[in-house]
Amino acid sequence: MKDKEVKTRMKRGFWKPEEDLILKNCVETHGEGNWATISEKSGLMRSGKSCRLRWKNYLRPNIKRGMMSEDEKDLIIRLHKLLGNRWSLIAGRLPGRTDNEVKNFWNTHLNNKRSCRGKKKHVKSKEANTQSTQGKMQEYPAETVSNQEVATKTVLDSWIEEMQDFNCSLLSPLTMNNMPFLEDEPFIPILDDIVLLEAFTSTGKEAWNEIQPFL
DNA sequence: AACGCTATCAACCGCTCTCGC
DNA sequence: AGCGAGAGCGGTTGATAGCGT
Repeated sequence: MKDKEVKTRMKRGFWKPEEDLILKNCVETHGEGNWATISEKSGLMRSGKSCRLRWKNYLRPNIKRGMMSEDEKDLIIRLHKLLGNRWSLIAGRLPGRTDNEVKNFWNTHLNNKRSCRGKKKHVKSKEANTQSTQGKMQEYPAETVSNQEVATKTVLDSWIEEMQDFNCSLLSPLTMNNMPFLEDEPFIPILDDIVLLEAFTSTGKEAWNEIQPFL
């Protein structure tokens, strides 16, 4: 009950520049992470969650804003194929970009199901809207996921082979700890290897062509 | 000029995870 | 082991700018 009262007293909606300034000062004083304290001490009447979000997506130093470059776009597509909708992980690979930004970018520019709605201009029926919403809700039918796994295995195997040519040893994430791929974290630590491989070899592009028919 | 519709993105919500007790 | 609080994440919503008719 009290929680609800507190919640309703909290301020919501868009942040004003002066609020941003206060929040920035508070984070500098109390440190990033103590959102409950920051919420309380700032006097902003914003929830800790709201403060955290504003800081993370807008006020944090080194935030890059504006259009995504072709490289960033390409990387988002590749990482999304590997990781799915794990926006924070994808954003972690894009310096200065936030998970929210990557997510929004994907939903507006790269998610075909959604952008199809945009191309159908002046479709007045409500079905157009509900259809696109339903499509968005179910991004990965079970069938697609298994195809994706197969495709990813093919791609990764070729990367691993190539890595071995450089006298490097790299375990397949697909068999690590008998964990299924895309199911748990063991894959994540070797992501750097894959990104490096893409940077140094042409396999990334070739692999991308290979993976396309499965998706 | 007015209206309707779409695209965009900041912010919120609800759930899960983690950690301390 | 169980519980509660706080943090983090992904999905969704809502405001609004911009464009077409």
